[in-house]
Amino acid sequence: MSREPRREQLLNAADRVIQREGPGASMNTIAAEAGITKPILYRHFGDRNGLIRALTERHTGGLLAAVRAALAEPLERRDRVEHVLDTYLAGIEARPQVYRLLTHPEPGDPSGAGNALAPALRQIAEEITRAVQSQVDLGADRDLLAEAWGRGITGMVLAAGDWWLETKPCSRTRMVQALADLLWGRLAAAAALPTAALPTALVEPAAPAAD
Amino acid sequence: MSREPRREQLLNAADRVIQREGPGASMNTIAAEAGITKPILYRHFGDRNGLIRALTERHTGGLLAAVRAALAEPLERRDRVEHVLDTYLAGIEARPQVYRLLTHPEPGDPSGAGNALAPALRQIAEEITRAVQSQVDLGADRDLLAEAWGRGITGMVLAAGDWWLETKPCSRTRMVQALADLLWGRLAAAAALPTAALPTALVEPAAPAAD
DNA sequence: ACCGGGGTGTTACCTCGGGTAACATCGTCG
DNA sequence: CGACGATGTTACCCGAGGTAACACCCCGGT
Repeated sequence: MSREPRREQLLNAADRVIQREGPGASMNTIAAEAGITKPILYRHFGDRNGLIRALTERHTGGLLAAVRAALAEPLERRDRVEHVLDTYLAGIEARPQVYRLLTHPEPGDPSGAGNALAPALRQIAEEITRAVQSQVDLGADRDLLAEAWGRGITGMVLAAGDWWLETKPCSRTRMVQALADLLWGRLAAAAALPTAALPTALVEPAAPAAD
Repeated sequence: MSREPRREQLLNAADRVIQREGPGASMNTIAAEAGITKPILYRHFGDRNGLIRALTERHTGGLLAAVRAALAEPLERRDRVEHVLDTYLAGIEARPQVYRLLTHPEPGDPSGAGNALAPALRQIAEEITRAVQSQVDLGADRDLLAEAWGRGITGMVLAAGDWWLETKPCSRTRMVQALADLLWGRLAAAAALPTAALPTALVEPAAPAAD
């Protein structure tokens, strides 16, 4: 048998471990789960990042395809936005641990190129960029705007999704609404509250809890 | 002399090293830069996270205070949004390496609590949450919406700012405009492009480059 | 003058995780 | 049968976080 099947098995094992222990699971643990020892893992994947990447690509396939499909859905714009959001949230809800893997920037990147977005998410950002470029009339700045927005939107959904996953303060549908509203410019549409300026009380308290 | 001054010196050294080598600089290196050895660092900061945290809080002070002040500025809402964005971007532009430190989630967090937002950013998210809560009328869901938006906006600016810092595709002012536009709901306001549905060409290509 | 405590600093060590070298084994193909 | 390519192993290296034990130095109290 060529290496492919065994590789799959190893990925399955790694998958289980990471489901169970989260990212940061050691190579030893993964090897043990697969019933083998480290060097084999390294033979197949080169280094830890290789393993992670392979694992990531596997799951990314699903999520990325889903998001892509959602982006292509022939819906009204607002509906499409909601659809994409829901797709993403559903995806990360299904496998939280794996999701963390997808979203964590390469942990062993010492070069300081601390990309806020992991590769998987960068792909999603590209999709969004293209979608925005092709669907929204942004005038002269379209390229710049589309890319900035692609990144921004991805980061927004990442952060918000992360928070939602951890605290589950509401149903998924509700969360989708909240995010869609934000993207949809409800910030601008909302009526101003009575208070004209910000209560200075907000500026006073330095650092109360949080840590 | 009490420990405070030495502590400051150590932080300065750590600061220099991280400016130079990025986060991920080893404790040994930092100690060497300070002209001392590891155990002293540990005496002062407990563990690596302690050092990082102290360093973070130091710089966060500035950025956080600046953002807070910007949020409190008695400007028109749109202007305030731009002002806050500009403040943040200016802050990260000034010290990229340190900024990476601020934004990187705790590196040694194996618990899988993979917070997409580092503590420093979480504080900013809280500020934004409060600002939104107190300045925008969101109806019944205000608490939920405000918090979701606080996180989301922070993540958005983080990701977009990160991208901007790396590629510098435009001036800061322009970037501020782009982000403000996004937050401001230009997505909704923009006219639809002629093409009703998404060109299927976008759905076809599976995974061309990116890696 | 002496001593003790709290600061400074040191060398040397432990542990654990990523990564590798060298060696043994089994099955298949020519 | 031999060789190759896969499987697998044990045993090791290295670097990084973290700690223990020891040494110095100054200063204030008795």
